[in-house]
Amino acid sequence: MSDEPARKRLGADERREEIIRVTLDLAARQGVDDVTTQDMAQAMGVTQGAVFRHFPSKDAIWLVVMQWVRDRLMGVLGRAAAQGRDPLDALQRMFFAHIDFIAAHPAIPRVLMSEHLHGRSSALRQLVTEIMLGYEAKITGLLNDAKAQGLVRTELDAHAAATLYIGMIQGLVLQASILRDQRTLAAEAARTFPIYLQAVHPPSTQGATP
Amino acid sequence: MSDEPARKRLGADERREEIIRVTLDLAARQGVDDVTTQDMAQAMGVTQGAVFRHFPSKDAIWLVVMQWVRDRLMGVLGRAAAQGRDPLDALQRMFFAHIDFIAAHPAIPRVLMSEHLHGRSSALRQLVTEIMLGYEAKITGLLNDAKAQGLVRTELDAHAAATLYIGMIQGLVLQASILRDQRTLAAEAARTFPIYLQAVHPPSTQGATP
DNA sequence: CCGCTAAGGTAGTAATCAATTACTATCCAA
DNA sequence: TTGGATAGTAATTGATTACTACCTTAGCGG
Repeated sequence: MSDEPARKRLGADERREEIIRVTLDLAARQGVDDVTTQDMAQAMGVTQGAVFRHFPSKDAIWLVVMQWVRDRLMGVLGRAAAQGRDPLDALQRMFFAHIDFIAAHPAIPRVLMSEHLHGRSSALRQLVTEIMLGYEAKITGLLNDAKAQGLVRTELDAHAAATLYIGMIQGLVLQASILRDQRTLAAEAARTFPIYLQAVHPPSTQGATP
Repeated sequence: MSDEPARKRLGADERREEIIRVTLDLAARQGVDDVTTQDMAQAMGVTQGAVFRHFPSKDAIWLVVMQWVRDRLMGVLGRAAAQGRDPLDALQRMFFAHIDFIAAHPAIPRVLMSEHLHGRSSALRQLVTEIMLGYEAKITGLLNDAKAQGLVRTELDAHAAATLYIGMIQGLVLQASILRDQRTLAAEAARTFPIYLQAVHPPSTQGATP
């Protein structure tokens, strides 16, 4: 339950990796803005000043943390999508892979919602904007592919459907975060995604799987 | 453009009202966690210590701010729903009323995402939880009413559809907040809501309005 | 076994913030 | 007119924060 003390003298690369790890870990538990460099150091069993040997500033830490998250998330989503039999199946696999990834890394939604992002225009903000626009483009592309294969309604507004898709994820996460005692992210996601499918399904294919 | 100085000597009730006003105003611009009691005082043209004559703590300020928001929001939503011709129409009116309300009060999503809420279990957290559960119950009720009138699919999971409804709002807000330069909340909402309608519409009524 | 380099420790600094205290100005009612 | 109540001021406090200058030591190559 407490911190693990007395690990010392790591190589610079390993120490940087561990700083990323404990930063995400602490952010998941106590919130992004409440993670101090002192907390990070204590979680690693070193003193606070040691943190600044490996990063020039706290902002720099959050930047590489977010890059780490982006790389992992993109990998997970890419692998999930690749397993899809068709564009719509890929969409579904990406959805649940995303939900699982967030459930495994509870810090991610808190970073997305932190004031670091929404406040001033920082490099962190720029990074998240890119991630989000790229994600949306990918979803829109999948939906258009599905449209070409007759898997979704032809008159579907793919951009709006992609917005709803991403909004669904973010909304589920936010609700699970606030109602964390009354709701489970994975369970709500499993019940909600079929509703989304109904929104895009063509008139003929009404029920997907009974 | 700057602050308005030199207003002084208000009655306690009026001063409390103004503290709520400037707090929401500042939160919309600089973020919830960056609003200091000094900022509030400066925006009102008084000294920082004066704030604490009217509230015992900063947390107490945020609590009454959130109560103020709840009362206004519930009023707006109630009035919007009352104008609906049927449950589904009421749902749509509530949706756009909610979007308009948030657009008029940009501080609200920032409060929902602030660490004040997600961090420790505070009275603020409790309040927001109640608001959210009550809201969801209202949506679920409307959907069930609509189901009884044959306006939505009979086999619809009303709870999941309500979750998607709220998630859609929160997701749209979050996206507009992050991509605030590339997206407009109202415009995205107008494009997205029809997709949601498709998800709940019965098989017969495919297109709502051409 | 020696010596250099890099990781970490020690001990700060300056800034910021919520909250408090002792005091003053202003208003209203008797 | 005066006296009590109240709104606001000025100054300060204690805690916390990111960040830094200087020193110590671990540990590897030769």
